[in-house]
This record gives sequence, structure tokens and C-alpha cells, in this order.
Amino acid sequence: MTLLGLLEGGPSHGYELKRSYDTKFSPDRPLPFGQVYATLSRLQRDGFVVVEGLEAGSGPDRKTYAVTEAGRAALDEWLAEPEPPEPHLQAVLFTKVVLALLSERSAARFLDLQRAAHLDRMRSLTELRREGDLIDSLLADHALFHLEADLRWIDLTESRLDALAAEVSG
Amino acid sequence: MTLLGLLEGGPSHGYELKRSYDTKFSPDRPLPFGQVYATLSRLQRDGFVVVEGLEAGSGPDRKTYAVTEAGRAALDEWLAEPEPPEPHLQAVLFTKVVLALLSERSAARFLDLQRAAHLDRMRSLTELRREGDLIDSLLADHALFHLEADLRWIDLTESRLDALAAEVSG
DNA sequence: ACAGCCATGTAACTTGTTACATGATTTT
DNA sequence: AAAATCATGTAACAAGTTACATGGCTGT
Repeated sequence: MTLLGLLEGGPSHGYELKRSYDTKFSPDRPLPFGQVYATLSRLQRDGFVVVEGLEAGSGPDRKTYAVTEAGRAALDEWLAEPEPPEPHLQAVLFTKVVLALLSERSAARFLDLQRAAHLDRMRSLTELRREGDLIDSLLADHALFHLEADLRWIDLTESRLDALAAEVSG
Repeated sequence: MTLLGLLEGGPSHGYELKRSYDTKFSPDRPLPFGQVYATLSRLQRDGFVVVEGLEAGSGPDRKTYAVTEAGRAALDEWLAEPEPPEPHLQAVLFTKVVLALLSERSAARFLDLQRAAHLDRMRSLTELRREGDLIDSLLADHALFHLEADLRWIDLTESRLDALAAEVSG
């Protein structure tokens, strides 16, 4: 869907889309080329894009894609809909805590280690947020807020470990 | 890994593991049987579990699995390691906002809708938290904290939409 | 007789991940 | 001459999702 969105700004080809995606949305983790071309094939298969033509650029030919009406409609729908807010109640942190309690391992130690890892990550994100551009800093803030949420949950859970142990084993 | 963890409490078979998993970890969304048996096959393939025997229970035969030493070691490692704290800077909410800005759609309207959806979900989670047992309420709290994190980010982003628009288009 | 639960699995499909293959152009 | 960049793709593998197939036992 994100590739479709980028394509809406004007016809383009895989290589350029990947570049655009990386700088605009994922400065951290570049999108693998394999996935780009695979996704474009699927978008084409589903009628959301069409191949507009082959252009000779600098190097190999470029296969330019353009969004269709169906593609624009799909994008419209996707962008208008809010994301499902945490639909499934499930969390890996919770799972590890419960499994630790069930097996005589120390859940408290795990929570402490997790808190330390989170705090460490928060420090580096805070730096990125100061030094980066607005995109970096908004993404960093997003991650920071969620790490803080985890920290709150870790504290809460730690304070209720005894009750949890009782409920889980019982 | 969670199935492996449940199995550590004592040999068991697929059906029972699924039941146990559903009540202990995912009261919301039951684990499909297909995935249970597929996962058990993989655990066996990887040498983490072995088939201990066939028992005739009430109904069809039960294929009981037991954790091996290698399985216990893998579990140990997994439980001891903290989860990678938000490793990739990326977020669907952010993506939608940027795409909206790039395409003359209203990012502010999207953020408002998203906030409304989040608030709605938070209301039902708050109820669950009051009425459910400790497991339900810890899972609800986890989700609630993360929804709050999103709300904070939504407010922040909304207040910087103009600057974002400038940076993204430029 | 029939519904529902116990219990196991396969098959088809979709997506993501990683690695590999190819070859031209531009820069050093 | 070598390295980086431009540009496209395939192949192998792994995992999740849904649906289907099978059949015995239990309760009404």
C-alpha cells in the first residue's frame, strides 16, 4: 500500500520507489529489492497498477508503473480507515513473564533485564531525536512513547508478580 | 517458543497445548489447530521436542510430545534474552500521515479518526480490565498503555503537520 | 439419530527473508 | 581497471491463515 501511495505521486519504476520509500519511511531499515519487485508484480496482478512503458534511463531499462483507478480507490480506502487499534490482546513480554513463573525461572530478573534494554534503547533514540530531521524525530518519538508504555507495564507487572504466579499456576 | 514453554511443564499433546495456550496467553484470539500441529512438527524437526508415545484418551489417540535437552536450552536462551526494544523505526500511522500529506488528502482528518478509534477501543479495554481476571487486566493494561502512547504521538504529530508537509514535499 | 467435543492432520494460498544472477553505466 | 550505482528479477525457504478431511466418543 505504501508503494501504491508513492506511485500515486506520479509514474515511477521499482528502483526509484525503493529509494523514495527508504528515505521517506524507513531511514533505518532499507526495503529489500526483492520485495519491491515482488510487491509491484502483486499490485499489477490485482489490477492496482499497470506497466506504462519501458524507458531507457542511465543504465538498464526502466519499467514504469502507474496507478489505475482501482488502485486509487484501494488507496483511498486504506488511507481513510484508521488502523485497528491493538486488536489482539497478546504480548510477548507477558508470555515470557508467565512462562518464567510456570517454570521456576525468575520473572523479576527477566523484567529487570528488559527494563535495562529498553532504557538503553531509549537513550540512543533520544539522541537520534535531537540530531535528526523532523522525520527521524517523529519516528523516534513514536518508538520512545511505546517504550515508555512498556516500562509502565513492566513496573505494574513486577508489582503484581505474586498474584500473577498464583493465578497462573492455580 | 510458547508451545515449547508450555510443554516444559510436562509432556502433552497438541489439542491440550492449544487449549492451554488459549486460556493462558490469548483469551482473545484462539490459536488455530493447523498452526499448533505445524509448529509441533517444526519443533520436532529441529530437535526441540520428541514424540513420547501414543496414548488412548477419550476419543482418538493422543500423540504426546516431550521437551528435549536442546529444547530446554533453546527455551532458556529465549526466556533470558530481553525482547529487542523497537528495533526498526517505522510506523503505519506515520506512513499514512506522510502519504496523506503527499497527496492532498487530509492528514488532520485521518489523525482525528484514528484518535476516535483509539479512544473507543480504550473504553472497551477499560471495561475488560475492570471485569476480567488478572490475566485479562494485565493484557488490557498493556494494550491501554500502548494506545495512550499512540494518542500522545497523534497529538504531537498533529501539532507539527505544517512542518512535516514542508519537509516531505521538499 | 444428531450435535458437539476430542484429536490429528493436509492443502492451498499469501507474504516476507535472504541469497543469487545478470548486465549496463558512471565514478574513482 | 576496479568499484559503485542503476535496474530488474528469480529461487529457496519459512511462517501464518483458512479451509478441508477424517473419525471416534459423549450427551441429549
